[in-house]
Amino acid sequence: MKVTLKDGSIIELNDGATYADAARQISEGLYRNAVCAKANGKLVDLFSVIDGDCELEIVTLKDKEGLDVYRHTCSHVLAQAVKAVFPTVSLAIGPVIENGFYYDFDFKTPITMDDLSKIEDEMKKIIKADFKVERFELPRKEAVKLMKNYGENYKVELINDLPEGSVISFYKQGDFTDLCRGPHLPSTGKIKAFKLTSITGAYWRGDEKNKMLTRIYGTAFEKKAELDEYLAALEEAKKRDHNKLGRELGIFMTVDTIGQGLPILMPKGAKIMQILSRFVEDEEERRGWMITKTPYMAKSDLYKISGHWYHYRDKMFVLGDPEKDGEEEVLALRPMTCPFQYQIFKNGLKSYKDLPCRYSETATEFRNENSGEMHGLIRVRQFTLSDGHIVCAPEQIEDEFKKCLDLSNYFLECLGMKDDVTFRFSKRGKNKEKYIDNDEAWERTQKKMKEILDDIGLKYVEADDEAAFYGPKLDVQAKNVFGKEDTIITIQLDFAAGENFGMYYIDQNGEKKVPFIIHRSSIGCYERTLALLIEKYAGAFPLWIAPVQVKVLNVTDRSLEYSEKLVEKMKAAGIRAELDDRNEKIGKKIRDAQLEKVPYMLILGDKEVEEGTVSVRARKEGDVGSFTQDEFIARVLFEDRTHKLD
RNA sequence: GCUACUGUGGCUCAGUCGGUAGAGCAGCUGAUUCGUAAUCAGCAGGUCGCCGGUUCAAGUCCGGCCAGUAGCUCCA
Repeated sequence: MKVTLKDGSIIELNDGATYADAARQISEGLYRNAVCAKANGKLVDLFSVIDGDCELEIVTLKDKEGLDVYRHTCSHVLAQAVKAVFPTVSLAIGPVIENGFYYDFDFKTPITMDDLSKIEDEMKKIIKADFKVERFELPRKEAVKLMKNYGENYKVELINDLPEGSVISFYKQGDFTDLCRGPHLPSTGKIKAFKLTSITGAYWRGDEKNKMLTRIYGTAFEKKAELDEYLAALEEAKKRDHNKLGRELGIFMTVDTIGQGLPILMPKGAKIMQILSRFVEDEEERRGWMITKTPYMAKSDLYKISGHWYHYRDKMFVLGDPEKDGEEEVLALRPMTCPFQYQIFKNGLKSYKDLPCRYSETATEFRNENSGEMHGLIRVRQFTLSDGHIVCAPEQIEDEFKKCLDLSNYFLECLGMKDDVTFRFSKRGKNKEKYIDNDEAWERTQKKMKEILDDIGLKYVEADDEAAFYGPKLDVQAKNVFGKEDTIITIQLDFAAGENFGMYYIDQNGEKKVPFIIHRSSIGCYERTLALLIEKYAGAFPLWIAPVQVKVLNVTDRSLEYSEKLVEKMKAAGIRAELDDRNEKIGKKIRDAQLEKVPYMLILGDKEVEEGTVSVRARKEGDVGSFTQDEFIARVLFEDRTHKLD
């Protein structure tokens, strides 16, 4: 048969030849490094027999797919080892993930981190034994029977749920057999470097109504050195963790007696928040947004109109007895500002000439998250969102949506985060109970958003079951230092609010029309954005965001007065300057300012007093120089006002 | 909310087999006036997250709660 390679060349093979044979024929080196093969675009095992002419690519560990197969086999080795050490365990699933793999188990008794090393030892034995990996297929009935014999009830459930006509394949290595689509490495001995990293819980099939299983995470690399490098990088990432660094730098803190998800922003954190919110409010005003200040709470009546009372109540802080709703006043802290800002639109008759109405607020909001979901500044129960709503005519949706995106992109650029985000088009999912019931409106609005996104030429991924209950969203996603993704900014189309709230405007023909609503955040939730900034810059914020921009360090008391005057002068010019006048050696003062990650240090001694200059040390190594006072002030002000990034 | 782990001065950590706590840094006081990442000395500081139980005796063992971490579920 004829096998066409990627470069267009063709090789001839005899019937019964395997993909491994093909690899060997291409080159001995390729054969040695092969992990699996890709025939007509489909991944296959090296040891499979080629079943006819095909286009072939040999996959090695240099390919992402090859590494995935390698890790997937490692997850099977993990399962085999766990089965050997804990024979009563039941197996669930064991897929590959971004930086490794996991396997879910149902242990009869809980395991500990100590067990992990026992399992690792067993895995090493399996790798050393170099078991040959084999594949076989079974009809559904026999597949179920086989798994029942092994006592693998989760596997039985998986097989039963496979669609009609699916190929049901198994992989066997030594005495261990697992249901799997494959492909796999030809033998277990190919695995060179792996590590089990953590044990956590995870619901069977990701449903909280199901039993919680034990998930063991691990990772594997081609070489030990790569594994070590990866683990070292994880350690490095931990040092940037906002939850640790933010506390160390005096940006925020938490207190048991205040409660979970309720961080205190300390002077430095509050300062950054103020800098950002002033910047956002000013820029929004420039772009035609009207600032609002709406109440932090409202009667349940308001949330009933918006639908939040029915779709969101378990996440709301309710004041009063919901059982007596209707008899007594029941209030709830706002989880969002939408229904409040709508009232402003409804105040007074609106003409088409008034549209679009853009309302924005630096809005404190409250959402009662489940206890295990809180995390540092990323996920909290009280937060401040740059929350805005556009009330517009349907024909203005496209233009307004693009302006929202443009504004967010501008902010991301100023923060230096533009290249750190991805876009997600979040659509309705299958579980229709979670969403407003109106198929036609969903279809129409999702189509509209897709058209807009495609028209802009935005790169995005589509995600089902991620929409708001009232409409589709464009989510701006960012990853934290551990690779966990969160939404930082969102722009949402809402087809329901206009009608639900009885909003209307008078069009050109004098007729009442229902407006369309766009919900959006411009810079996101300040707490979360701040968390990501801390991690991005490891606490060394760009000058325009830095809570302290310049730290003045006097060498001795002889330069104290000169230092004090300079600090006053800088403050008057709008620079955030501080004086360290402690009776400490200059080296100590520099060290402390350096650890505080202040952008500029001014070292002022006899020489500077005499010359009327400043000796500048930047937190970045080697950036030292001497300037006149005015030169330095001008330089800082320029950097500050142009939002220059480091 | 679920699973697992963690909780000792402001911070980082030690504390053996249950016998009522230690270090460094930070703080305070004094000395030192010093030129680009830690001056020296002295002092003070802890109901061992909280509540309860077992025990002659609990930081240590058990239970409950609170808070933190990883992940799941949920989400800006």
